[in-house]
Amino acid sequence: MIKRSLQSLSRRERQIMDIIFQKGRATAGEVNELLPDPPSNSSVRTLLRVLENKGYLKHTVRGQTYVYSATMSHGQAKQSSLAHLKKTFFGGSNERVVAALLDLSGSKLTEEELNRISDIIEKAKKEGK
Amino acid sequence: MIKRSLQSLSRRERQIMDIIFQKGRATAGEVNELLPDPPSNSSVRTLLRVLENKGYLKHTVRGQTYVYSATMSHGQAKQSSLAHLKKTFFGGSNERVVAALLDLSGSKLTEEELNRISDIIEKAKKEGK
DNA sequence: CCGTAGATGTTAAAAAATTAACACTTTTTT
DNA sequence: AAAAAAGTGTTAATTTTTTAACATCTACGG
Repeated sequence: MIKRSLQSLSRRERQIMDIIFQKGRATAGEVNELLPDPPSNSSVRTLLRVLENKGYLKHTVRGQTYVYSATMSHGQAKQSSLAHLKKTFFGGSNERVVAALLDLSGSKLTEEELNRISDIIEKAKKEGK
Repeated sequence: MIKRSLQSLSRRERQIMDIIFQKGRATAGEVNELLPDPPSNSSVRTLLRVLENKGYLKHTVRGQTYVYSATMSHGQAKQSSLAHLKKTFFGGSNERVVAALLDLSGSKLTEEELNRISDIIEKAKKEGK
């Protein structure tokens, strides 16, 4: 079956994909626990099967249970979601995303974490040369 | 009517809200042009009205035309979307988001832009003390 | 002052998504 | 070995979403 963009998923499908991306892999029961306004376990299984048919998920078997994971690589999913967010809310500006990140975390950001971020930037500067 | 989270929107509703956030405000015609697989203008207007009833949008009148904008502040929308992305794809790590940002832009990032980002970080460090 | 263009609101049909009942299979427990 | 528990697949009803036809209103040009 055909896989279009993550943007074309229905509400429940998207919520489920979010959970899968967050956890890496999950069973129907686990997905069910994390879904907002969770439906029945049966409903979740149906949705997982639909997503698998559409090509978004695959599963392996563990004991008697299906363990689902995304077919799209985590890296690819991250990139495309971040790109979409940047475009939608930040006018495509990297700086504004960084500013919002810091703002979001407030003072909870440790010195150490800030240093690690600086390091990433410095490294990029060097590589750019 | 009751407004729940942005996460609870249907596919079309979400696509429309994305456009509104991106542009700040938009008419039915403008939304229609930017929608993937655009439906009729009539359909878009129906959806805009639904979103307004649900409390996500409001409108002003310009001439004869309705201009829609979000009720949620842009700042709030940005923050909650970024928070969601960070949690879903980056395990809540700020560094990983920054790393992905740089990776996403590749070498297209100018030295100047990197400097501005550094400045933001430096400023945060000072404030943290 | 009439008709056209360009809006809006109302309404309902059609399509898609969501839910879960039910039947079946396998494993575990008693 | 029977029953219970814990899975799965199939199927269909219900609900929500999506679409757009149609009626109405207003501004504008001729």
